[in-house]
Parts: sequence; structure tokens; C-alpha cells
Amino acid sequence: MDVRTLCLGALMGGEATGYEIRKMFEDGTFSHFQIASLGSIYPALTKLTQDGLVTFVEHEQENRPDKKIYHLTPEGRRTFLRTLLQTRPAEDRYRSDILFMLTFAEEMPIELTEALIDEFAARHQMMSLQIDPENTDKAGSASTYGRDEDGKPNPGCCFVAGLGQAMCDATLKFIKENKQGLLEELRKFKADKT
Amino acid sequence: MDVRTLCLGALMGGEATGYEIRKMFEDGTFSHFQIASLGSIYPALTKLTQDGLVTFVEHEQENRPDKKIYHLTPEGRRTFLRTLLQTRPAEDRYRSDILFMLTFAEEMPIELTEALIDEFAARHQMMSLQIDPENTDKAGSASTYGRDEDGKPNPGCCFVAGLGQAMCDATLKFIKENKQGLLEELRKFKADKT
DNA sequence: TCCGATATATATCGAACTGATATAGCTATT
DNA sequence: AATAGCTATATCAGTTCGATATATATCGGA
Repeated sequence: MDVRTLCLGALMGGEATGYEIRKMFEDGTFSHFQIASLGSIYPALTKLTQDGLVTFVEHEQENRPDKKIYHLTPEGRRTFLRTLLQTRPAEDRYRSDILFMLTFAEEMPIELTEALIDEFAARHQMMSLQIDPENTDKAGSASTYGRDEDGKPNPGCCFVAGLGQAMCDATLKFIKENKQGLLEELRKFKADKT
Repeated sequence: MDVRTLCLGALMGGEATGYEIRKMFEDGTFSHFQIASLGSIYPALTKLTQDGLVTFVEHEQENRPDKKIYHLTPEGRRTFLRTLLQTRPAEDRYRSDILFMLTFAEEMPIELTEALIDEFAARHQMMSLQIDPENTDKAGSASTYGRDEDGKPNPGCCFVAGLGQAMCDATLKFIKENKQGLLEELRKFKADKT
């Protein structure tokens, strides 16, 4: 899924600026399973505008740089829905430096191993809390996305959020149950080597 | 973590060709949490050779293209271990077209939603089986990696594999428990709209 | 009160990486 | 006997990331 398609999807929830779209991928609805940087979002919006799939209203703000508020055209909406029907979704990919590094636990000091595991746990803890669909702290369009007019989150988003939480919680549980075991094995291994 | 570092890590388990290194990221030890394509591995190996971090022995095969079997130099090994100690691991990132698409479940036919969920489950089912550290089906250096001389997998790899399995299993469990509920909600929603 | 940090907002660019393609011979299946 | 798929290396166009530049506003702390 290229950034153009991701932007169309982001705008399905209503109008947004490029900056707000990035927030959806950084902190918001999509942050747990898609990424897009500003460096790709702005060119994508420009291209989409050229192709007539989105338009924008330029808001001249007092003492601020102009704000371009983008929204889907009917053609853009149709294109996105067609893409949903036709696209064979790419394989999921999970990328983790920490897990890669932990693969070499035998080669590094035990304190580093423990620190890496703790950081992994902390990040997942934070993510689990952040995913909570009841968490409406973050105001603005970034979090209103995926909710209908009454502010009720839609079923698809709830399902995806719940799945994300289940994954985080499983991770935390596994770490709680296996961290000490791993550290002990490593200590034994290091003792044997001497 | 750039591909050069990933290649050094891959070669920590012993010698390998570029093709075999890709297999480690495609099917092997690293496949569940790191990605690297041939288009980045070959240039990385060239660069690492220039920098003296790896060397290769060229095996002229009968009736086959030459095979370059790469291995770490002492300098390469030192560099990799130093990197492990010094690198602040990047944030984990999980990328899933299917979850992104499911976010728009309300906008698409229920059969498609169900098909996407089933595919998601099937992929995770397969992954969970493939991760199994006891699974020694795939012979060759791609799977011997992460095992010591006796063929016993090392503690770090076991931990990471177990974690991957726990995540997969949590995903499958969540789907089993919530798929029907989501589909029913969607049906209700679609009925309301009419 | 003033400073520094953070947030809003757009834009651009080099470096890195993916995915596709080319080449070429072998092996297994139909 | 043919076709598809595997081993193996190499290259390249197009996409994307991450950093940087620009400009202003706001908020907390010294």
C-alpha cells in the first residue's frame, strides 16, 4: 500500500491537513500498523490533487503559515473503495531492532539483555494504554477518525484496536513469565564458558 | 538498523552466501522481525568487503554461477559487537495492509471483511508453526543459525521465537473470540442503513 | 520576564531500501 | 519433453524515510 492510498484512507474520516494525516500515523488511529512520514505525505497529496482525487481549501491564518485543509473528491472516494476491493493485501511485516539484538544475547553483557527486554516491555505497555479506544485524551481530527457522527468508534476500528491490545498484552505476559528464565540461562552459559 | 549491520549479524552464525542471508530474513531465524531484500544485501556485502569487515571465498561450481561464501573478519565481529553495545534500538514498527483495510470494514462487503480476517488468521497460523524452534525441516545454514555446535538453539533465539509465537497465538485467540461479533455488528449496521 | 522546548504547518532533498528485472543453469513435476 | 521453480549474483528505477529549513505560537520553568 503506497502512501497515496494511505492518504486517501486517512481522508475517509473527513478533512485534514498533511500535518494531521501524519499524526494519524504517528499517534492516531493507524499508528500501530502503518507508517508514513511527512516527506512522503506532502508529495502524495500534491499528486492526488493533480489527479483530482483530493482538493484543498487554503486557510489563511493570522500570523501563521497557510493551512491547506484537504478532503476527498467523489472520485477520490470511489477510487479508494475500488482499491479496497481490488488490492491483494501485502504480507504483514514486523520490524524490531530489539528482538534482532536479543538474538545475540549470548554475546553481550547480561545487563544489556535485561535493559533491552525492559525497554521492549515498557514500549508495549505504553502502546497498549495508547490503543485503548476509550482514550479520547488526544482531541482533534487525529483521534476523531474512525468514529461516526455520535463519536462512537466504528466496529472495524474497535476490532483492530482490540487485536493490537491483545498482541501487546500477550507480549507483556510472555516477558513476565520468561524474562527471569532467560537471564538465568544466560548466567549459567557465561559461567560454563569460564 | 541498516542492512550492513543486519548482514554482519547474519554472518555471526557462520559463513553464508548473499542468497542464504536473504533466506534468513525471508524464511529463517530473522524472518519474523527483520526484512532485507537482495537488492540491499548484495551492495551491503560489497561495501562491507571494501571496509574489511567481511571477506569471501569464491567457489567455482561446475556448470553454475560462482558462489561467494562470505564470512566475518575479526574486525567485522568486533564492529558488530560494538554496534550492539552502542546502538539505541529504533522503535518497533508493525505494518499491516490487512489491519488498515479492516479499519474500513463498514465501507466494504461483509464477505470481504471475513475473507481478510481469515487470511490474517491463516498467515499467523502458518507463522506460529514456522517459528517453532523444534522445526528443523529447513536444512542448510539458514536454519542452523542461532544454534551452537551441538545444534542446540541459543537462549536468546529461543526467547525471541517464543515471544513471536505468543504474539501469533494471541492474535489467533482474539480472532476466534471476536470475529463473529464483528461480523454481526457489521450486519446490524448495514441493516440500519437501509 | 525571558529563554528554551515543544507544537503547528509546509516543503525539499539526499540516502536508503524495495521490488522488479536480467542472466543462467540446474532440478523436479506433470 | 516442457514448464515451473530453485540456486545464485547483479543492477536499477521508483518509493520512502529521516533530516533539515522556515516561520510562528504557546507553555513551563528559571
